[in-house]
Amino acid sequence: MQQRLLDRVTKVVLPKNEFLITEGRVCRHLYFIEQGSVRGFYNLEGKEITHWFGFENDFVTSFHSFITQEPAVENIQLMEGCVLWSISKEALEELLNEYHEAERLIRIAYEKYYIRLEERFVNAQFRTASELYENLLQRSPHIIERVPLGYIASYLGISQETLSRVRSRL
Amino acid sequence: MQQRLLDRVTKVVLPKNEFLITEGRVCRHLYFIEQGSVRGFYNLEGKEITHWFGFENDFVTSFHSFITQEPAVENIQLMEGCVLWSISKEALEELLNEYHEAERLIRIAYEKYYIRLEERFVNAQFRTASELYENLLQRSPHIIERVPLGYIASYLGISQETLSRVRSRL
DNA sequence: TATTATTTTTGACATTAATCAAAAATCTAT
DNA sequence: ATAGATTTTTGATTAATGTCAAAAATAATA
Repeated sequence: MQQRLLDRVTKVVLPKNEFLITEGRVCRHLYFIEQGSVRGFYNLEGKEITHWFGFENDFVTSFHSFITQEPAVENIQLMEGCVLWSISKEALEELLNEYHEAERLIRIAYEKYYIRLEERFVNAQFRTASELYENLLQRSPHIIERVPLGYIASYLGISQETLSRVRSRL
Repeated sequence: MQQRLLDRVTKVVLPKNEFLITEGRVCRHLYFIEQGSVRGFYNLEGKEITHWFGFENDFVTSFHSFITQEPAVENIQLMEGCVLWSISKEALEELLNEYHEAERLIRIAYEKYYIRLEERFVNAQFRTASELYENLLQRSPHIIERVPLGYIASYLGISQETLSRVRSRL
């Protein structure tokens, strides 16, 4: 399987600020981040809302678009220069058809991603701005170290000004 | 595979208000709802926060606990009398090992659940209470029809009083 | 290093929603 | 049908956060 995987995968090196996906286009690739970081964001009333980050060893794509093959509602942009591995939807599906083991790996990846998202959801509801920030500081210090404040604010679901004030009185 | 599945699955009929899972216990079963509805909730500062609902044809469990086999942080309670099909973690794993096809079905189920959750997350951030409610009215009218207001309020991440006011001025 | 652009902070104010308490409405069971 | 329990609504008040605008700090570029 290893060889078959390598045959189907492409290494991609891209500079900061490049886009992997832009809204309105159908997303045909899944990416694995070897090095660097990306953000997913969408537009809401003229503002960019960053709703997730991807770092080393994450699989990233617009999952909604990749799975349904409908146009993406989000954009994925590199926050740092990246080394990525890309696989097309078709190639991935061939792999899943051929190897039970591949299917299992992806199933387990989804499990992990599902409970990670669920956890994030639960920890976001009914929290004050400072709880959200302190929580992030504890659970994901790497985000605070590597990501501009403006992105973090919308990731937490609060305004940039509020985040700034929360930090100042910490 | 069909027969093997049926061998491993148990029909469970339970009355309203019964619990499928309570927090602190490890969740060893996955349930499929044939008839009825359930809610998942956790305790936050003495309050019950209902964070999801399950209806006919949904798979439900405390996914975090079921997947990791750590104690659950949530409770699952029947909102109506239910007809459920239950499968143990071990039985499911045997099935996944034996049949690529089973693995695939579960993988696809996770895909669906993942993007459903993601969508809910995105539609929750940066919305006013009335946007949240109108959104729910549009996307999931069955929830409003079958679920008490108090549960819906915490599902939307707002107080019951606010939800009541939103409804009155609609 | 000087200049410009970008990001972050601060201030004043408006708005939304939470909280607490009590009344009204609805549901349940005798 | 009636009494009791539960759920929902309403009112008054408070607290938290958003918004707009401008200043300060930081980073990027010539």
